[in-house]
Amino acid sequence: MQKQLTRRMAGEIVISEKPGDTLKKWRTIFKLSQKNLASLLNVKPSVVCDFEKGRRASPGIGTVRKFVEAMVEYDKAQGGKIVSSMFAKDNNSAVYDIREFNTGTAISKLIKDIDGEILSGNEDILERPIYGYTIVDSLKAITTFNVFGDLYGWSNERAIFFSGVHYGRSPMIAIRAHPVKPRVVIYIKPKTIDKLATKLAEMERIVLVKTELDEEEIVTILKKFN
Amino acid sequence: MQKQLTRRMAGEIVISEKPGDTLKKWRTIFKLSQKNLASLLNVKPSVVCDFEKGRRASPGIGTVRKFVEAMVEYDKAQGGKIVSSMFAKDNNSAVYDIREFNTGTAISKLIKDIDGEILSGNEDILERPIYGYTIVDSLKAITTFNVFGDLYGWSNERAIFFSGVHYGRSPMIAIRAHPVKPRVVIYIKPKTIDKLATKLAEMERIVLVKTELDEEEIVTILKKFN
DNA sequence: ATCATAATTAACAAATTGACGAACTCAAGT
DNA sequence: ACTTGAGTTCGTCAATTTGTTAATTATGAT
Repeated sequence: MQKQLTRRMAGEIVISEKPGDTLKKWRTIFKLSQKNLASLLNVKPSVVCDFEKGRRASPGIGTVRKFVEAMVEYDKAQGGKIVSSMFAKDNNSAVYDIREFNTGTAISKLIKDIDGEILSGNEDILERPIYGYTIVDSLKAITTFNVFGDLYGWSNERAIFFSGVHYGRSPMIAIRAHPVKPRVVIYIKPKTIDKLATKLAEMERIVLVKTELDEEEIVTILKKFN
Repeated sequence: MQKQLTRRMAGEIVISEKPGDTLKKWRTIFKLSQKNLASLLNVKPSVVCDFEKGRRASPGIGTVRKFVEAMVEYDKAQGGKIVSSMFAKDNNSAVYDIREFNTGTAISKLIKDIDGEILSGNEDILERPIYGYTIVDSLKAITTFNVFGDLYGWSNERAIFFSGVHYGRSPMIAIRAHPVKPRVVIYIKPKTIDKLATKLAEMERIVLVKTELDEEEIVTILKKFN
């Protein structure tokens, strides 16, 4: 996650019209004075200024790297507020259960076992294996501080169960927005199914399923999976 | 889009353990020989090799920029196949407008200028600077393939405008689910405001604003921002 | 007005880069 | 066995960068 950010910062700086300005932008985002930054880098403040002012037109990538890594490192030492504000990950209690299988299980088998009804999803992916599942309360999931990062265990070749589903719209939108996608989404006792939900599922090539079993029953059944 | 890719390439090269290897990786992705690339850059092939082999510990960002831009430029001349393949393309874009500022602008100033009403967000972040904005059609945003990635290819110290908002629920859920967050979310002429939207905004410490101006007016106003 | 802190600028020595060209290796063809 | 294309290695050298110190100019805060 830090690496991702450093890459992004570095890329921005390198490609920028005025690398110096971009450097400065990041320094201010990290709430550092030139002096502070300079001392992190073990150089004099004038050096920092020179770069920001474009006095050195083409700094080496080593320099850029030191700069961005120093900033991210510094933030980390301060509790990582800035970095996480850019990404955000947290813990939660919206997750009812989460488990990994030891071997792959075909999607079709899972659906059959939990007595699920397929709402969307074409045949050809039903035999794909999944390697785990997560059961989340859909409302809590979005109101609890940042579950989404924790939805995925080891593999994202998994099923995600949503309980407390009303229209089924919000969960699919969340899935849509999140960069990592599950293979299967299962609504537990949904009230109704919004059309947008199935449409989004199709677009993402996700198998959308509903089941009338409750969480406990599902867990019992899935316990047998290996 | 090209810029986005060049940034990514540059960032990868700069942060890489072995920048030379990364450089080579990209050259091969673009299906170029050292000789070809060298001639695009108006240098001799040995120069390319020296960089790939890491003879220079810390090449300048000017060099990196020349390299990546040459490759992207070359691909463009060939029809842009490689570049487009890197993006899971969308075309009837949901993005109405997108821009970066050269200097930071205080959130409060932006809100005032677009005659916005704050729905959620505490005082202390209003003076934070943002560095750009994006205006998206909220429905298209979720139905169009892969917009979300395009909203955040740069600094997320920005404002995101949503048009076509009904309850204001979906956009905030999408924001919530996405790992990268903007500083400000602005609803353009929303019909109503769902309570969940404000609640989520608070949790994410995002300033939620509504405005009755339309997209065109907003763009005109923001044109003046630098 | 004054003091402190932040940022900018200039002048300079040592180290490194960016480029060339020539020689060299390593496959693949023919 | 010879040729061709692609890639590697390296000595060379002007141009730049990296860093230092020191002086100068904002920018605030009391």
